[in-house]
Amino acid sequence: MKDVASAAGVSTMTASRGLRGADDVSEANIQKVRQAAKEIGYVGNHLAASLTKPRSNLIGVVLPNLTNVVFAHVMSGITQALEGKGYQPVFGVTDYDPEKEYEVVKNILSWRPAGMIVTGTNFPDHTRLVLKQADIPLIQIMDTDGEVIDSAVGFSHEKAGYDMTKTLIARGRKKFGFIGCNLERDFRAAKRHAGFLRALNEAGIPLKCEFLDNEVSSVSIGRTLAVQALETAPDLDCIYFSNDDIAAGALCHCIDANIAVPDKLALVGFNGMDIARSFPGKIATSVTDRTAIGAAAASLLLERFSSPVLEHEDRIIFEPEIDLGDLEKAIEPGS
Amino acid sequence: MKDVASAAGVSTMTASRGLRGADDVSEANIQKVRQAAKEIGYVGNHLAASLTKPRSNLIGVVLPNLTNVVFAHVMSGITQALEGKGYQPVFGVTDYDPEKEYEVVKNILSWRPAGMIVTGTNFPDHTRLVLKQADIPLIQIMDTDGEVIDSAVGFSHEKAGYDMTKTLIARGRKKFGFIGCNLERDFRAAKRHAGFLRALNEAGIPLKCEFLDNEVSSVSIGRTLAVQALETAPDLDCIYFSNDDIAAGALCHCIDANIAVPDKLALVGFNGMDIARSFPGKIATSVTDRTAIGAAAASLLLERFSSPVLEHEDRIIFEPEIDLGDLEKAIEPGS
DNA sequence: CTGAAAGCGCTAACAC
DNA sequence: GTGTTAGCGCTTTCAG
Repeated sequence: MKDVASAAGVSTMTASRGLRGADDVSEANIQKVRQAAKEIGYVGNHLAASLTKPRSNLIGVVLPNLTNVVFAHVMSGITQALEGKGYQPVFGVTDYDPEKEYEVVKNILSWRPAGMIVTGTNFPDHTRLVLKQADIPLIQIMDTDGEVIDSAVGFSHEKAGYDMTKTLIARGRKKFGFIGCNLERDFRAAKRHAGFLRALNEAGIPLKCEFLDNEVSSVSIGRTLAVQALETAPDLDCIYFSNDDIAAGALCHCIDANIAVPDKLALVGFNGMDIARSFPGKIATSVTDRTAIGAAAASLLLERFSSPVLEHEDRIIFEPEIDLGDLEKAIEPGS
Repeated sequence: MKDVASAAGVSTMTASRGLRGADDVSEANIQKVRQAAKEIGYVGNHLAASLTKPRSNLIGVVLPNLTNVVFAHVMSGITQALEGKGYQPVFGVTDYDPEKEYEVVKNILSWRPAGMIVTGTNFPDHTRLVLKQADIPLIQIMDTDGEVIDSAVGFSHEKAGYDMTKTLIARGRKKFGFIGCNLERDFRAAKRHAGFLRALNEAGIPLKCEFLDNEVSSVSIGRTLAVQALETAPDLDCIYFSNDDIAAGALCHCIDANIAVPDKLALVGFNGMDIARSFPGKIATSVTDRTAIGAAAASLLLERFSSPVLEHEDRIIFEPEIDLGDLEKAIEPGS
């Protein structure tokens, strides 16, 4: 910066002001300084610039995973909303591990981000504490079921599971199975599972069988578990999966095994992803708009930056939309 | 930090050393300092810490897009390799726009990252310049066709397109169409296209038709373009798509329109994504390991940090693997 | 409108 | 081992 200043024949202060386009510099100097900067290929130093301020213009983003497209979409929504606003996302992945999460949060916080976007509402106390103490706008995304620290953008997974199951019951499905992955660590999948069970319970319908795996979900695991489930309970007329990926795996099996989907067996996933919808109508699902959730979270942060509010406790809800696909017009099993 | 120091009854220097676990502090003080830090909930300041060093421990990542799963996978590979190494990725999205790319690169560079991972080899001069001047380890990923600034991890898209097309020709396909999205901005897709044309040309096979769209690829666009192509040239026996997504869209149409895939019409995508493979065998594709590419790029950076090399000019190649699917055993068209 | 001085929070270098 | 001093590169005062 000194170099820029001397190249432009002004003081470093004028150089600084000129580059930032402060409103108390002469137009002539702005031009001179910017010209000089361009010529010597000057690249600023956000580190030093941010050190003089209470917060940097980084935005922390903490996601459990990135192989799952859902979070890639969230991230995409975030970057879209941040586009051209001068904020840069710094981000960390937790792999659904609370300890990693804590480390990542602390690490990001030490960059003095202007705001944070974190996934979910289930945090260990120590994580919650550092998050609170950071005293910056904090958006929890994807889940609105638990305790909200500052603001949350997402929906209730319990309700999503419940609503879908009620709908399935109303369609005449009676013999339910559940197949899920990673429920121990993926709190949101577990909440959908809980909602599913509550709906069955209320309707007095017993759960026929349940197959769980602690791996992160994938198409192939879905297929494997579906094979097991159908061996155990060949008469199932509906399987609720913890997401679309594993439902798609099950569908592959059904296609090969010549099982009529959804007439004989309904497959129900979650998220409304391309992979489910690429078999048009075969998989029923709850369509979530995670790009919108990411974008809304980022926009909310930007809003907070420009006008800090004291009272809010927002929970912005993006209710998932139930898409039954062919199940809409499927015959009732047993009729 | 002063607070930690006074809480622990030592100087700030000892506190600093203790927290970092420098090797010239007494064990007693390390404990005291860390204890104090925990009690007052001290969170360090990477901004200030990095200011005293030539580089921060941020790693810049520049990707064109995140809605395309391919780059989500790359990102995932990067974070996996960086896991626990104390580096945090900062990242930017370019939307395939060279100007945005330039801005993002400059912006990230001003955080004084320890290293950079950027996508591709096609950069405007001014971008290339700032990248070079940053004088940090720089890994270009996904593409090894163009000019490599420091190191590249990926493969030749031109060759990938060429190889696949040669294989298709060897399988007896004769009436080729091409369907592509975003070729103007997606240089890698354009290179595959070029390889495709070169193979046809060498074999003396004319291109029957070509449908391009300037949107970013999606399943639905693939379907639309496929409908158009098949109206124009109903006798096509092979369509090469710029990626799997649009090939999947075409497959949806073929299923509805009862077109035998791949016997009558081969659909050929690129990347080997779940969406293509969820129709087992239907879509031929070149399987790329983008997670491995991301991980290799990040590992290469880590290596460079620990042992700076002068001579390298590496191009680490992850050759895509051709997966013909059912085309492997399909009848030759016209036989 | 411009410049000089002070300091953001931390650490490298040098004393003690 | 530990503390003191100086300074990373920038910006926020405050004087001119």
